[in-house]
Amino acid sequence: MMKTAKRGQRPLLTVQKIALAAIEIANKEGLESLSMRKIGEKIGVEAMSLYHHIPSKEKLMEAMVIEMVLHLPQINEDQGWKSYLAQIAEHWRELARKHPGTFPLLATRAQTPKPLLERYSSMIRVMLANGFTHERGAMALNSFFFGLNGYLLAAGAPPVFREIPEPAHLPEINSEHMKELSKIPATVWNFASDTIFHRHIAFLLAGVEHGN
Amino acid sequence: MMKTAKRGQRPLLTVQKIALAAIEIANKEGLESLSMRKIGEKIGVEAMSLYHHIPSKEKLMEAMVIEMVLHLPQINEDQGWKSYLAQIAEHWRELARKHPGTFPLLATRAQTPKPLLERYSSMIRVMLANGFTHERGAMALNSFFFGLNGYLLAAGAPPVFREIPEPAHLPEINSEHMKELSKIPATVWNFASDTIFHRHIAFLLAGVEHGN
DNA sequence: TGTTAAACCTTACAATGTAAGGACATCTGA
DNA sequence: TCAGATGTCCTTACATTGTAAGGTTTAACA
Repeated sequence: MMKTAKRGQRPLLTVQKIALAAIEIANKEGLESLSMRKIGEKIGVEAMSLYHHIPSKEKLMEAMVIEMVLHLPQINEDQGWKSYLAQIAEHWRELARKHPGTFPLLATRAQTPKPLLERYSSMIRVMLANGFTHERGAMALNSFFFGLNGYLLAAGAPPVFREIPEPAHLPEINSEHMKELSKIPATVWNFASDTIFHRHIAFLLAGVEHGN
Repeated sequence: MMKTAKRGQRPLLTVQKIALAAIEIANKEGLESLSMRKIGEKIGVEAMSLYHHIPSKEKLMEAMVIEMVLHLPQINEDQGWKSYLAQIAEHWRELARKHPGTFPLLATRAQTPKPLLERYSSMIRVMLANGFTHERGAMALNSFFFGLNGYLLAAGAPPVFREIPEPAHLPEINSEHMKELSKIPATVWNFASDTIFHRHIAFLLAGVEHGN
């Protein structure tokens, strides 16, 4: 009548192992083609066996998010907030690139996964050390991450948006109005480019600096 | 040898009608439970009939995005860029709230749907009229929308994931590190609140103003 | 030793996107 | 007027999905 350790055959599966396999599949083939059977196959187990370690695919996705976030590099807090946040942005971007299939799970969930809370507290500490109030520092960080995620979600979107479904009533694009648009340098539209990313970060940092 | 109008029985279906039904379902029941059969049922037609007007569910989703974006209110361009962008943010937020299921489709696709291009050109015009260069204006707008989308995607996340992060429970995670976190006012975590949204917009606008 | 429970498997089902082909109404051209 | 062409919707079918229900094997504890 006690919560003993293990019985039965030695476990092949752990939540972590499942999550890692799932992450690998999602990143390689896309989140939408991630299936329990594929995960099982990758581990060498039947799909239903996974359900002894996770309650549902939904919950597994939360585990994937946590797993993914677990190895973010630590950042030295003894520096100005600007370079600190810039480093965070780089790491966050690398995370998104390393996990194209899984990152959206992280960026579109309102709940911050637990391992991130520690990081968040580190960020707060840096903001405080640099003269921000709690209130303003927290808001600024929120803003910063929203901006980061908004960019990374768009930049990582699957490149398949072609021209087929035009509703008949869609007005012809007004050539007059489009003149302005056409002057924008092509590079501005290349979301994946380094320059665009860093310009974006620069705007976000300016917001953190001057916003309130 | 001409592209005649209609033959066969008079069409009950149009791409628009399908898209509108799909949007309604996605907003009411969630995007993940949107199915071709449900759409058909809502219109009074078999699922396969939809495929005479739309090549795939993927493409239908693009049509949904376009339909959704078609009725964004126009904004008076003769005003300062700040109030102009603030209005845009309000409208964008209303769009996200009106279409909780469909908005993510819009915000996570890299390509701007055509009807939005006109709006974008209007924004550029306002930026130019307010002394921004093309280059900086375009970058600032990008940044602004990324920030907007990042927020709205998180704020609109399905409520299943929002139930857990209660600030009251945060400190018990890691007592030492969490001390800073626990001082953050509870309101900061309520993404859906008006204040948080407007503070976020304020940061974004500050970025637009001072960024480069 | 026998009991029990953990770990994995088998089978099954309803729901999904959509391929293939069919029925039928209307228009076109004779 | 009427035959064929064509557009619109339907029927059937299939592979794939998440997971419910229950079965089998194994090892630890009594």
